[in-house]
Amino acid sequence: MTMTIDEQMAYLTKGCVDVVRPAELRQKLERSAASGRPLVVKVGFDPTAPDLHLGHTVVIRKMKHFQELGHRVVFLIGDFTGLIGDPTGRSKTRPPLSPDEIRANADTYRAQIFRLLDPDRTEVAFNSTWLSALGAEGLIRLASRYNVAQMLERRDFRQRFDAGRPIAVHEFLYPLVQAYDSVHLKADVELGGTDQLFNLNVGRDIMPGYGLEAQVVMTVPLLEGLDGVEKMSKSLGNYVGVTEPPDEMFGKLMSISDELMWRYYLLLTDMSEAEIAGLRRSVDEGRRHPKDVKVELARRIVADFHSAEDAARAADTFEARFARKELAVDALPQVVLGLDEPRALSRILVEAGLAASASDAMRKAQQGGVRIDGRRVTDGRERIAREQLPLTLEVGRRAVRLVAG
RNA sequence: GGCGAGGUAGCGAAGCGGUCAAACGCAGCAGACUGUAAAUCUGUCGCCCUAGUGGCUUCGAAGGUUCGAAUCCUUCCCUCGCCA
Repeated sequence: MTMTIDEQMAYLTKGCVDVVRPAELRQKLERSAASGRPLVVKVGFDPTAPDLHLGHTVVIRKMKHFQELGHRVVFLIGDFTGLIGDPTGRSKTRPPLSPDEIRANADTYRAQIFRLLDPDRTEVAFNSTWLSALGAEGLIRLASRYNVAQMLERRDFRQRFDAGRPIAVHEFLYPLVQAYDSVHLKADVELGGTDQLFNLNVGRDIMPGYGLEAQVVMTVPLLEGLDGVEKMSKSLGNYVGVTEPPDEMFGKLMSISDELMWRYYLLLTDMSEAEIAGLRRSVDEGRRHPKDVKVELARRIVADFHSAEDAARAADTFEARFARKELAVDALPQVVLGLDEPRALSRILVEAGLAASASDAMRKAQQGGVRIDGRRVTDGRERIAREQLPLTLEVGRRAVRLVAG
């Protein structure tokens, strides 16, 4: 990929919230272009939750952009802190992990990130490799490089300090340890979420003391979930997982609002801001239908995590299913019941995973949400006998199962 | 360590002896509308069934008072403010 430095700058900073500092980034890019030496781009990941969704891919995509321009990325797993957990025990999200768990999580990460990243330009590293070797002495030396006033620049430290609430000493150590990772890796650039700005800047601050050029810090925003309001998260159920099947991804993406679509274009595709602006104008001026533009978005994203063919197929299925209201019987998720005696529909709905409980099933039927072979059934007590199988069972707009004997 | 406030359904928040399976808001689910949009409107929103003025289990935990407790009493656990 050949781009001018200006184009590279625009591409790399697209969607970013902070870039500290653009001039330094430009300088690094120019020097790299001249010398042929790729930049080292570092991003830290939590060793715990390796179930990635589109929200995580914002920063991973940014890593990909650097790779496309020939640079090397370090996918850094913060296993050192993971081995310790949160010693105060206040945070349930930081349980100590065993080396085996960490290894398993790392494998899960690999399986997911290489859907986007180029394995040949990616180094998966573990910070315990060098941090464990640091020792008490090294740690104290490291700690001497920063002072309390600097630490209190971090907002949540400042607030807690002012309010007289406790700040454990090790909490000061974590940003430093993370900064030391940058020293060890000789990072040129570190990427992270906006919440990481302070920690990333600590790395910037201490690097010159080690005779290194300060890293450039770039942050990306938190991605809104499908509801367009809350941040995307698994627990809120407003997410799209990177390993979800094409049809499901496609369907979920089609349900977002038109407004949110532009945000997703910006953060979840490789399109430039100029291209996106052009697309938006064509919708605003009525030259293109927003639905078609949303289909294009969904196809792009599905293609990233699966393939272009999968994406095309998902789009076709979607059109058939919802625009033309057809059911592609052979492609439906299937449920097999051992159905000897006739059984109440409400129970079958639960067994097929289409209702949370029999009460829920009764309710859904009563409200007209249940269809058997396209026929609306409002009484959940209706019995289904073996002779009626196989049949299609639909609940609501999205959920369908092919029920077999 | 001292003083005070509080723990109610996924979340927020009413209720303070019976009419409470528990107001209301949000989220969720279903329906209408549509572009499977979004917004809006309607309904629903503990569990079980033979579906009924049906049964069962819920209001931090365990006991107790009472014909009857989310509501009163006792003990315990936890959270949050203020002071030292």
